Amino acid sequence: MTYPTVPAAPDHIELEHRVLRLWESERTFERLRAQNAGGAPFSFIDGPITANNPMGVHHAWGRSLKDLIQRHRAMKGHELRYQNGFDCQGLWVEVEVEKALGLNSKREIEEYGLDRFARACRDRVAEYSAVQTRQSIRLGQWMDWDRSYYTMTDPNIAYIWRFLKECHDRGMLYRGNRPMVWCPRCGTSLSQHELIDSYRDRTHPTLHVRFPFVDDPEQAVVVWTTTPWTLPANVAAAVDPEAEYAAVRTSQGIDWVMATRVEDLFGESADVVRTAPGAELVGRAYRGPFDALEAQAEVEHRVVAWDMVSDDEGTGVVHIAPGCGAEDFELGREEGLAVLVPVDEAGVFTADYGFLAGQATVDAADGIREHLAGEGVLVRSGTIDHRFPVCWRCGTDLIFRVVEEWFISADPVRQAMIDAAATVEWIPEQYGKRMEDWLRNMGDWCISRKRYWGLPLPFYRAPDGSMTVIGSIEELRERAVDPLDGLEELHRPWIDGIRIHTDDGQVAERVTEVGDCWLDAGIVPFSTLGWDRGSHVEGGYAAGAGEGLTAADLPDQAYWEKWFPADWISEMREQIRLWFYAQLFMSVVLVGRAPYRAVLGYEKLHDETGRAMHKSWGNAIWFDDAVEEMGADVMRWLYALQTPSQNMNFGYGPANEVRRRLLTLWNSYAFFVRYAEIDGFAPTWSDLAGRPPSATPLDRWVVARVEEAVRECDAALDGYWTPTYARAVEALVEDVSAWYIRGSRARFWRSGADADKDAAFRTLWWALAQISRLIAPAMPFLAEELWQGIVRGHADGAPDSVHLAGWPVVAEPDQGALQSMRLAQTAISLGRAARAQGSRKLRQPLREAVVATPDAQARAAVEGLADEIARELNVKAVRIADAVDELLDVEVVPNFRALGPKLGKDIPAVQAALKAGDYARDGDDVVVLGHRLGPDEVELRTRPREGFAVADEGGLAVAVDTELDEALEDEGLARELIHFIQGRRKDSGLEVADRIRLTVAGDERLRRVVERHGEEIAAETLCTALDVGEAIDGAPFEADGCSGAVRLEPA
RNA sequence: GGGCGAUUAGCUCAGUCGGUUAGAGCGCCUCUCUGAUAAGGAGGAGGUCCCUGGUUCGAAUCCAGGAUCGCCCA
Repeated sequence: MTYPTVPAAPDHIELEHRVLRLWESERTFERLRAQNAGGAPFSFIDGPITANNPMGVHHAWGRSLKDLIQRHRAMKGHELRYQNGFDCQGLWVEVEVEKALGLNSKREIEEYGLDRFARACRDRVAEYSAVQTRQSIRLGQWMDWDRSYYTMTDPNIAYIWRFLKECHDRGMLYRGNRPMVWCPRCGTSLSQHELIDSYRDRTHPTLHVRFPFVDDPEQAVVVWTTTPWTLPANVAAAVDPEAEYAAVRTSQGIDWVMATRVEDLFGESADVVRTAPGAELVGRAYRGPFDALEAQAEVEHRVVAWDMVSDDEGTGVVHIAPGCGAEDFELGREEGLAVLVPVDEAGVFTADYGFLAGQATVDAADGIREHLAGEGVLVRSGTIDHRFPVCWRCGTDLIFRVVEEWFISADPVRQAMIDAAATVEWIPEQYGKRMEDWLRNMGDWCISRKRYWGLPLPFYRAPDGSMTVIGSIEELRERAVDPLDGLEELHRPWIDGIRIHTDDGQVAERVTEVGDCWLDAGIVPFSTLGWDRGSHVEGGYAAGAGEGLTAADLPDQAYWEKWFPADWISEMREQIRLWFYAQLFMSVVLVGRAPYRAVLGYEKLHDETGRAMHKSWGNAIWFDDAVEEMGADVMRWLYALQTPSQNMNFGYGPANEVRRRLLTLWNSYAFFVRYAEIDGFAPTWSDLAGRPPSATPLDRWVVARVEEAVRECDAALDGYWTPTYARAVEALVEDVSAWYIRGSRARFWRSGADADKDAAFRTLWWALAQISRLIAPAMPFLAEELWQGIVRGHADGAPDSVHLAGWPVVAEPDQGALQSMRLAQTAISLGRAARAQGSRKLRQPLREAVVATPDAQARAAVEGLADEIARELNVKAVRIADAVDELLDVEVVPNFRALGPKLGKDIPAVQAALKAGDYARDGDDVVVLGHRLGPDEVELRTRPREGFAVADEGGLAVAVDTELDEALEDEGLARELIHFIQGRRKDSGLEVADRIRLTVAGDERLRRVVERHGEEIAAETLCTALDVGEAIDGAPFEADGCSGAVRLEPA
């Protein structure tokens, strides 16, 4: 079988599409699963991706890591589940559907019809889950795409019901009146989760307002607010009782503010008429700015004490509206203040707010300012630029509103969750601390949303106020008062029509709220694995809204026991407070332990300059563009190289760098294929199970080097740390290319066949095949291309795909070979430096290089690789010498690592004595200041003497003899001529193996060189007839002061 | 205010258990090699390892305090 034609550089895009077709047609993934069935389970649980939009390159990061680890484990023979998940419910889906339908409020949704709206949401999930599936396949991710789970299905919902009932039974579920962060556009509260990254730069109106005292209206406290719309709900003004306040005379009267704020507010020349501690102001009644409103009718305003008043900004007197702010609400509870909630769900003032009724909070500022000015209490108005939270989905400024929501108490499970989290391996480690910090501080979980497309909370309230929580579909069926015929799925509006009867015979209706979508995702380790189910139902997951979308089974308890907890999960860091948290919460409640053993988190994806990606900034990169431009392998290699705990700078620039680095591997592959084809080399499959035959020290070295790298890679991936793996691969590829191939080229060129050539081929093939397996988890396409190119069909018995070939199993690497080569590499690089110092081009052969080291072991090691060193340095001979030589001075340096524990405080003195030469050598030992130091305890360093072309590093020094004689010069000229002819061959389009005829003309010296070195010239240039002629019309040749001409013809 | 990180070459980043001469890639300069060639190699310029103090024979690394940046909480 012939080898493929390998282009100069890979076309990643074309290659990847070709490999995708190959996998598809050969059902490679299905075969892998069959091959691993029954293997030790490796349980990965996929965090559901919101099936709402096409996936982005930040999703591709996580998916690449998931795929990388799963492929590695699969290569090691583990059985995996490969279940992908889609997050299907919640505000994010609703908002996109609203946009698509042109709806812009809850009222419009209700007018549109909840049934049609639910269908539209379901359709959007169907559409984008399909898009994301297609994209993920393109990325090379192997999952069981037909059996993805969908969080909107009835089974998922029913499992959450079960969880909620459990919480209710334990008394953890309650309905609370709480100030919530509220989005007036979406008409819903936001949980703490949803405030992540929600602060934006905003400009808002500010007002300074007087609150005149009832008993002395000339005097007033002055407050400052950045939310004018909350002033109509004002009930109190807070001061710090400990702080000093000052009364300042102004044109409007006498204004009380905190003393430290006077200068900022009234200038240096402020007329302070009096000062007093805040405590003196506490209790004074004042006239509110909106007393005339119906809503304010019953309110008595007064100054209250509060220790949270700051003097950073404002006036040191704080406007308090308990219905409009979290801290205000808390203070209001302590002080027994009235709670006024001035706006409705849509952020519009209610009827009892007079002229403001019907206005939205954002539009009310002007009217409020005018009203205050008219009342004579406006001190000044302005604007402020500050960070302000906005709705993370629609960008609307958020407000605080006191609303009723459903909560699960955190305290009953807090400690159990902390304990469970401590059993988990968090990667990077500090994410565990973050989780613990979050758990210690978490508030109760607000689980309700006043929306439509989401988990229907199974809470049924009877006329007497008692509550029944439904825990399963069966229970709903048993208790239903209304016929279930119309209940096509567990969603609004259909579920809203079903009333139930309670244990005591009342008829109860469902509350209208839906659930937090993190309930949907958090239940997954139970709902998808069949926890506490008696039987396995094929395709059972496809119920409700998921019908037609998935073929996932509904497994049973035995299955759950096999796969729970997950061995590993991975998502971006913010999921600590979201999915990692929700899962942990639900798992601790249901089974009392953590649902995962190891968690890999990763940071954020930015553009290549380090800025966050934003559609509106024009720096966002679309996955579909990126994958078809840089290629999936390049993208995946970027992700693999990235340190997860650092933000990633992603873009085409870094991608090009990586693509260029990957060329080294490609070139190595191309090199092998070129010569394997010429020689008809047939590899031996069984070589991969052990070691190939070796003929040279270099062969033994590269084998050891591959074995070493396989172990490094394996350990890194076992620990889920991909950058160590990726760097180890790059270093290996570099070594194979720069040292093994470059050093072995001549063995491949040579015509004929012998044991040495066979060893070279088999060794290089072995190395490349192992590398193909090593990169397979990260770059599945490139790995497959290599495998198809040089393994499959060439080695009898080889698997059809690299992904069916398993992870390399290698012997303990030969440390001696590795160590020797490291020394030789140092010697070679020193020799080159020495040549450069002596101004001798590498093409000019030189007589001798001297490698000197006082270390006997090192001398032996270098001796074994003397041929390699001679070849690399283009010298006739390598002489190994000890350092007691005219080349070098020797210095003895302590080996601190070894001597530190032994000598302790004596080290500086010993160091100084050694440096001063104040020591004696006794065999391999060094005696200094009464200490006898063995060879492992000191290092002998060398320094070149003046006047030699010498370079040194560590304990090695290399000198080259730069003297030339006629023979060496002629040989150099022959090399020049060969180089020139090779260039002509290439220019005239000859194939590597084509034979030629040569005629060379030139001066006397050139003719002499051709005669003396004709054989070598002919061999190197594949010349069948070399003639020396006179004055021919060939290509002019000039080198080293000689001139001539060369004519070249195909033979 | 509390918590978690980060700070290393012009840029992007590695740096294991504390070991005395801190590395890579990219970029720049000089040179070089070449039938793997849109590559490769050698050399150079470029570093107060954020600062201060401490522990230690020895600190980029450990400890304390501070600065700046990022994230999380209040």
